[in-house]
Amino acid sequence: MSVPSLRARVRAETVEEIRTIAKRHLATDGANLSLRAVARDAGLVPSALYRYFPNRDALLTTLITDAYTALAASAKAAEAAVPRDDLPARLLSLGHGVRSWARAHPAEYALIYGSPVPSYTAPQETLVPASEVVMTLIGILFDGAERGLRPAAPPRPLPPAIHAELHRLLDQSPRPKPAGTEPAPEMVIATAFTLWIQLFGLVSFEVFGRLDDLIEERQEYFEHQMLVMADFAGLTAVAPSLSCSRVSVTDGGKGPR
Amino acid sequence: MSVPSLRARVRAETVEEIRTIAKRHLATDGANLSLRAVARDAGLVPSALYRYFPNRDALLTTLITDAYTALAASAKAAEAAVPRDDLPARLLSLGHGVRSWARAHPAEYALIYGSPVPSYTAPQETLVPASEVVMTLIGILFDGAERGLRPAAPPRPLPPAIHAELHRLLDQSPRPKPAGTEPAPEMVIATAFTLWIQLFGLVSFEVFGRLDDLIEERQEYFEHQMLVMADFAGLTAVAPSLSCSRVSVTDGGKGPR
DNA sequence: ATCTGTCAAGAACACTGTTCTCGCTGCGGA
DNA sequence: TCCGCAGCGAGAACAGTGTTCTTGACAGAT
Repeated sequence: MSVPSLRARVRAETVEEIRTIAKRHLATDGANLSLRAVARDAGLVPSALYRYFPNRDALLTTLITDAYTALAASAKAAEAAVPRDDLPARLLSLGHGVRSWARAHPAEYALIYGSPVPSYTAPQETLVPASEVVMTLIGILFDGAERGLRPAAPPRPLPPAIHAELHRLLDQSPRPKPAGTEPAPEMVIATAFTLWIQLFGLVSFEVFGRLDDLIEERQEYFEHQMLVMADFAGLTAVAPSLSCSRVSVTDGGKGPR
Repeated sequence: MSVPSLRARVRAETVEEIRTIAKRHLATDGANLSLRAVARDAGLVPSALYRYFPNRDALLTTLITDAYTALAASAKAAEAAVPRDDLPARLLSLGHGVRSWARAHPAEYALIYGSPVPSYTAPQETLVPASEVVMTLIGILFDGAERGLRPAAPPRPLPPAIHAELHRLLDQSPRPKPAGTEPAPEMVIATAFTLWIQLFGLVSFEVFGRLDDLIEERQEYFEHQMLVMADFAGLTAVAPSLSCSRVSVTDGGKGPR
């Protein structure tokens, strides 16, 4: 039982080969994955695939979990390759990790961040890799809060219901440290969510073609947008002299114009 | 020629009926639209559909353009139903228009803001309705700029390449007024893009199930998030006494802790 | 050596998008 | 008014799809 019985080993190899072939088909042919086509490439007859996957959705599901873990790995590796005290660089690198993987594997990205597949079956084991990017984001923001960084604008207080929900999230996952109470941890998580939405919203816009004929300098725009969000989250150190340099023009009437 | 020749009229009626049936199927069965199924519901044989649409993609394309115009109509109607000098309310209402339509028509929303369909044919006439929401956003921000509203945080300057691209966009579409030069119009557009990404990123997250088990009070969270973005864009009037109330803690060392 | 469970193959079913051919029928021009 | 043509629906057919069932063949364990 300790040695996995040659038959089990060749079976595992076959499963792995089927998955790589399926990924190749996904990369070339787009979202419509044909069981018969991967069976052909695997040198099998279509019905033989059913020895390894109960149906097409099951094969797709393994591809989805693979995609989640690969995307999370790319993102986390990029974030870890940067000095930990350079918070904007960590955010930027995390974003680059997400974006470069998405651009390199658009079909797999569409599988996990596009329209959900009909008759979807979201297995429980996708939850952890799916949340790793936002967890890393939260970690960056907590590190910032720990060293006293604050958002430039006074943060809008959370509605009670949202506050309670984020608090519940904070409780049930022991991962992020409760940190000092200076910026409420719920507020940090809320800011992380904003960055999370912006990051995947922008990457999805680019990969799904919503930026066509609008913005061609994708790389430069992405970096700028990430830095804008770093500013928003208070990760960038601003000179104190700048922080009050603007004029407030909402003093009860029209502007100076 | 002025009277459209009974045959042409019944033909137009048939086309319309096919489209409504297709939309119903889209609403119930999800993304996989079966030509044969809509033919059955239309009381037709499958091949007869080809008198009206050259292929399945063409039918999908008309549904896509319909979805774009319907979404834009919902968004613009909601935005227009609010006093024009209440800028945060206009943003919030625009967002509600987008969100409520997306929740009411998730399959059609996925068609236009989800993963692009394979063998996509993005016809030219979708460009205008597709850009109407962001145009409305730009309009709101220009109105704010006109009455002197400024973002709370000092805006990050645009990279030259992005500045040039946004300037080109500004030139080729005579829609938004050039406005005063106080906040550079390119900067207003960049902020509008940020709000645009956040809006559709959040709605996509909700419709595509990315918020499941994370945030249940969707409505309240959406409104909060829209107001956060209104703050970000400087649409909300803050009391001058608050604008400098925070302390800058990036004075070369650790925070006060 | 025999039994048992796994594997691949093949046929079959229901379904899909698409094309072709065939009559029918309403319309426009002579 | 009549004719001919164009548009229309029906039906059959083709290639392709996911899925199920049955039939042999072979490896592993008893």
